[in-house]
Amino acid sequence: MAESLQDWAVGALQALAHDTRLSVFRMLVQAGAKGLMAGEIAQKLAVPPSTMSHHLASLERAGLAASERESRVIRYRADYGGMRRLLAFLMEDCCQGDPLVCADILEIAACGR
Amino acid sequence: MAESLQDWAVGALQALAHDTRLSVFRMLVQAGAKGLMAGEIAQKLAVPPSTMSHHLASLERAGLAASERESRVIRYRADYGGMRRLLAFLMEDCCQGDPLVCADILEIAACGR
DNA sequence: TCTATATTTCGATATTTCTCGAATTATAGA
DNA sequence: TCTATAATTCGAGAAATATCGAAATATAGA
Repeated sequence: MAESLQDWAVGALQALAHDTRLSVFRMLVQAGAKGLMAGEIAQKLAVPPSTMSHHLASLERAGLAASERESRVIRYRADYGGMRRLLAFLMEDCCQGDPLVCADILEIAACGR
Repeated sequence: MAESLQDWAVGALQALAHDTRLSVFRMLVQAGAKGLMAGEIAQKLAVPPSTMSHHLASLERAGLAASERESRVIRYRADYGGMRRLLAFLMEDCCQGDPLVCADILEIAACGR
């Protein structure tokens, strides 16, 4: 317990700050609700299963992904709540509300459209 | 050269994935256009000058901060362009545009208001 | 129960990052 | 030019992370 939001955010950023994990996270974000199976992810990125397992566990511990067993397969999904918390934390009190400085950051939130 | 956007994003996330640097970045984001002086930052966070200098250099190399000398002082500012690029990269093709899944991420982009 | 498949956990090495005092560089003022 | 101040770069030991094969666990089907 006793973990501040800042501590959590550092953990989340640490999880994303790795080539393989960032690719995995983006794959999951783009996959949406149906997610992806662990083996599928490992194969697509050509990473050994045990290595990928560590990376997936990192993302899950960080609150950026969630897993669910489906018989022999484990399905991973992006945790959009965690993603939202992280982005919100980074943008908190952004540049004192000066639209000249950071207003265009709004546009990126069009969420893929 | 030959650095992909993904490689850049990993570097930016790495820069943010540290307690001190994340605090610095948020201070800069909140400070807006007037920025903060290197010494001021080091003092506020109670970190030795040489250590802080490394952290500031990391943020600058990552494209998340910019520095400018003003006589004997060096002023650091958040690089909102880098911030925007990073957030955009994370949200690209977010959950295939399904508003049920990630629409509320829009709200956080109110940029502190 | 026996076998095959999917995934994770263990363990040990290799690599990278963090930290901060000491030395260095840059600027301003007397 | 001499001194004081602000900040950076150097250097090296300490600490944290990454990697992946081997072993272990969980599930399904024969």
